[in-house]
Amino acid sequence: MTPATGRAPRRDAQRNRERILAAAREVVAEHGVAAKMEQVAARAGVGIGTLYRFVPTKQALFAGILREEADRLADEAEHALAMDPGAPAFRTWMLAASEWQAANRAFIDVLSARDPDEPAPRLLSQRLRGLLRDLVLRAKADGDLRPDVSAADVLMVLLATARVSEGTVDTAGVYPRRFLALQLDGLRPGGDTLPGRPLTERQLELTLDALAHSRRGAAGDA
Amino acid sequence: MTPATGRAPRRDAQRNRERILAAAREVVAEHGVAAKMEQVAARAGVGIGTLYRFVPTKQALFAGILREEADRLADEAEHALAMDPGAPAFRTWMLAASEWQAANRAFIDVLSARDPDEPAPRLLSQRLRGLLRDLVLRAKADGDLRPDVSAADVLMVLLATARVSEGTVDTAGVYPRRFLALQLDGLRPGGDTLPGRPLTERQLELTLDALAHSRRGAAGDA
DNA sequence: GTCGAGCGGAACGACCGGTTCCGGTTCCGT
DNA sequence: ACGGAACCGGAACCGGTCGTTCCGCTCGAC
Repeated sequence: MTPATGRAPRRDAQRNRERILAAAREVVAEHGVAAKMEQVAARAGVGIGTLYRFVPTKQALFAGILREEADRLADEAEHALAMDPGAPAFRTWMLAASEWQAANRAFIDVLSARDPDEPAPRLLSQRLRGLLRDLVLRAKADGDLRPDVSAADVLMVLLATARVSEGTVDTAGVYPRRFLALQLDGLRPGGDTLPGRPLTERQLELTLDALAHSRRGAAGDA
Repeated sequence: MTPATGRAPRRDAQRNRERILAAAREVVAEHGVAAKMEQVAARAGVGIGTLYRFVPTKQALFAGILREEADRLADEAEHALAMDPGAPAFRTWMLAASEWQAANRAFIDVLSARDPDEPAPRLLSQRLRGLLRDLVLRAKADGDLRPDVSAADVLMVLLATARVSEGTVDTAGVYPRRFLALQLDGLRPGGDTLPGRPLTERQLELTLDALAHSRRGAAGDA
C-alpha cells in the first residue's frame, strides 16, 4: 500500500494504478470471478508484482468491481420503473439485462456475491432484487406477465440466460440475446416476430467444442 | 485387467466389478464428468486401488456411461417420432428430456462428448441430433413450433435447461422441470396453465448460496 | 548522478485430482 | 487347514493450477 507519508506517487505508478483498475474491469466482464490475477496484470501491461503493489488481494479487487456492476444493473431497473405507466418496464429491463449480459460475464457473480464487509449476506444485490420484484408486480398488473410466474422464476430465467454462454467463445453476445428473445416470446407460434436470426448449426458446434474444452477432466478429448 | 488365461475371477472380484459400474453410473448422473474417481470408489464401497484394477482410466469408464445415456435419450426421441401423426412429438420429447435432466446431470457432457475411439468428433450424439432435427421439422409442419426457430435454438434451450441446476443442491429436479415449463409456455399471458408451482424466494436463495459456494476463487465468501 | 520508490516475474505454497505401488488380506484348490 | 496367487486398501506420487510473496534490478525525480 502507498504509505500515508509525504511525497506524491511517481507518475508511472499513478498511471499503473489506473491501468490496473481498467484491466480488472475488462477481465471481470469477460470471465467473471473466474478471471485470473495474471490476466489482469497482463491486460494492464504490468507484472504481477506491480499488480499486488496496488491491490491487497484478488477478493478485494473483484468485490469492488462487482459492487459497481450491481449498481449499474439496479440503476437500469430504476430507470425502467420510472417509465410512463403503461410502458413495458419489465420487458425493457429484461432486454437491458440481456444486453448487459452480452457484454459482461459477471452476472451470476453479481447476483450471488456476498459483501465481505457487511455481515448480512448478499448485500450487493439486495437493492436489485427489490427492484426486480417491483418490476414483476407492475408487469403482472399491466397484464404483461402471466400471474403464475414469480420473481424467482424470472431470476432463474436470467440465471439461465447468463449461463448459456458460459464456457463459450461467444464474445459478440449472440447467445444471451437470442436466448432471452426466445424466453420472452416463447417457442410456440403466434408470438411477435423474433429479433435476430435463428442460431445456426455452426454456432452451436463451436459452443459444444468450447464446452468440451472447458469441461476438461474426463471422457472425450481427441 | 483380468488376464485372458484360465481360471475364472474370484467371486468378490466379480461382485466388485459390478458394484463399481453401478456406482459410476450413479455418480455420473449426479455430477456429470466432474465426478471424481474417489467418489466412484467410495460409492462402490471399494478402495481406489481396486477401482483401478477394473478400469484403465477415468476417461474409459465415463465414456462408456455417456454413450449409454446418449442412446437412452435417442431412443426416447425415436419413440416420440413414432407417435401418431398429429400427436405432440416435439413437446413430448422435450418434456422427456427435462425429466431425464432432472435425474441426470450429465446432459451437457453427453452432448459435447467426443468418442475417444472414433476419429469423427462427437459421434455419440450424432444420432440424437439427427432425431432432434426431425422432431423440429415435424413440429413446425404441425404448427406446434414457430418457423423462425432452429434446431440449434432448441438445443440451446436444452443446454440452458441443463445448466440452470449446475452447482445447485437441487436433487429433486425442480429447476429443469420448472424451467422447461416456462420455456414451452412462454412468459406472457394467455398460454396454457403452467404445471408446478412458481419458484419460491427460498429455493432461489439456496441456489444462490450453492452457486457462491461452487464458484470459489474470488470475491465474496463470508 | 544518486538513490529509493517501483518494477517484473521466478519461485513458493496450498490445493486438487488422477494414477501408481506395495504390504497386507482373502479366497480357493488341495 | 494351509499355501500361494489373486485381490484389496489407501498412502504417496505427480503434474497442474493459482494466489501471493520476495528480491535483485530499473528508472523517474531531484
